[in-house]
Amino acid sequence: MQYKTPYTPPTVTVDAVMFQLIDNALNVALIQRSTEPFKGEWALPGGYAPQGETTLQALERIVLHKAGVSILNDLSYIEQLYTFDSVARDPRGHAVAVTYMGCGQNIHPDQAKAVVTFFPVNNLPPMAYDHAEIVKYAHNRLIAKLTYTNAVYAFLPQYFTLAELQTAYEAVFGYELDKRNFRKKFLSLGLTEETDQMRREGAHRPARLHRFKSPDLEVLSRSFD
Amino acid sequence: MQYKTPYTPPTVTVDAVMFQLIDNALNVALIQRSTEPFKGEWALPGGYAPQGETTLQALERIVLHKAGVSILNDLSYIEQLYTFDSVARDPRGHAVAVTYMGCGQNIHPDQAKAVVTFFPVNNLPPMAYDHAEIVKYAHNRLIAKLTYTNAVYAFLPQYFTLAELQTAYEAVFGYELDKRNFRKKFLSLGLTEETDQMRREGAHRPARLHRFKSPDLEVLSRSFD
DNA sequence: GCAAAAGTGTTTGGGATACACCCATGC
DNA sequence: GCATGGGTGTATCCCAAACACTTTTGC
Repeated sequence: MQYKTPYTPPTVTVDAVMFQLIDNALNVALIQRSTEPFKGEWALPGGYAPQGETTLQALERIVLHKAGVSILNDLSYIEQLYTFDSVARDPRGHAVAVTYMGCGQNIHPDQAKAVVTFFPVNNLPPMAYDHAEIVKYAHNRLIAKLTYTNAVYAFLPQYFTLAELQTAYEAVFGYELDKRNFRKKFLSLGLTEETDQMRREGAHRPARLHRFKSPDLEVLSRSFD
Repeated sequence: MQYKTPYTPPTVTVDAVMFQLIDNALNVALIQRSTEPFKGEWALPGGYAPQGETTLQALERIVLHKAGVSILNDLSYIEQLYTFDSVARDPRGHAVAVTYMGCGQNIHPDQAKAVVTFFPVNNLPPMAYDHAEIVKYAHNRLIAKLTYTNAVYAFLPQYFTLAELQTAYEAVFGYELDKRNFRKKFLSLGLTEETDQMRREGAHRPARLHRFKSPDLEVLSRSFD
């Protein structure tokens, strides 16, 4: 194009915001940095995206290496979040961060590789870089996804109770829903079907298990809440 | 971090999808490429994003230089769209494109700088790179924005008729709306107010002019259509 | 008076909301 | 029998959708 002067691109980095429900609360995976800058602080898992790899490929490789998690296999849903590019966000120099957000229900970081911990989104530690902002942005995006798509499935095992389903929504939205209205509305969407299995646990009536009819992300006919 | 081998970032580029209504149709600005690759083909205005500038700053500079349009001043609304990063999208080598989408109502490209033309989204020419895909993605995002925010304001002058407003929605959505229901619903949102001015043109009843109460982007209390 | 766009109301159906009690089980 | 969470129905209100005629102007 028109730039005769040597063109120097910014560094390109990738970061993953991985959500999972733990004890009925929405949690996000953070890794404790072992090197400067921000040594010892908590950060999103991520790293440098080199030429020749898509950002998602780079992220898969990096997160697998640093945290022992495969974002492609261990997450049930993943999407590109946003590209953060302010010049001062990395003290080492201008770094453009292409970020991704995903959800899973059985993510087990490999603690041998690094200190990786899930923190409740309502009780996050101080974070390196602009990662607190990124997590907040991801949470807002997630709320939106759950309202107009069937993305909740990403938080649930194959068979689940309606109470678990409702709890997933409540954990993401941050407020409680009416049980009768929730069930009526959700069932009317026709995304799930009853199974003939029940879960019995504790001194109370067993709960019927449901499952999603389709494993694919769909836009809802009527948006949720 | 962990990469001892020399790290080579991909090229970072920026591209702008600029929408404007022309003759009641949604149009997008394309520039005819004057150099290889894709010489002579139509493409989104864009270029290289160097270290030390945000992608939006780079885009402002590049689009001003290549098309004579200031995305910051000539667009009423702009947002980051998506980052396209497939390895093969640019034949010269791996280029990660951070794209933006915006809307205006009085965009006048400087034809002295390049051949810049607005094309109706329903009648686009063959396009360079993956730019057809990007325009389609932007159009979908725009439809979503108009359904849950007051972003239509970006297509309209300060004073406008309800017929113009409805036409803007129809041009973006691609289908027609019922006039009575449209007015009832839109007015009930309380975003606009009547003025005491009328527009008279042609052999028919003059139309009352309205204006938006606030120039800011807002999420609607009830989403639109 | 006629062509052309502006403007205006009512009916109906469905979904959202609010709300309280019985059911099945383990101990 | 009691504590615990699972499961269910109804009344009201508001909004979405469907639908056709009158008004104001220029010529």
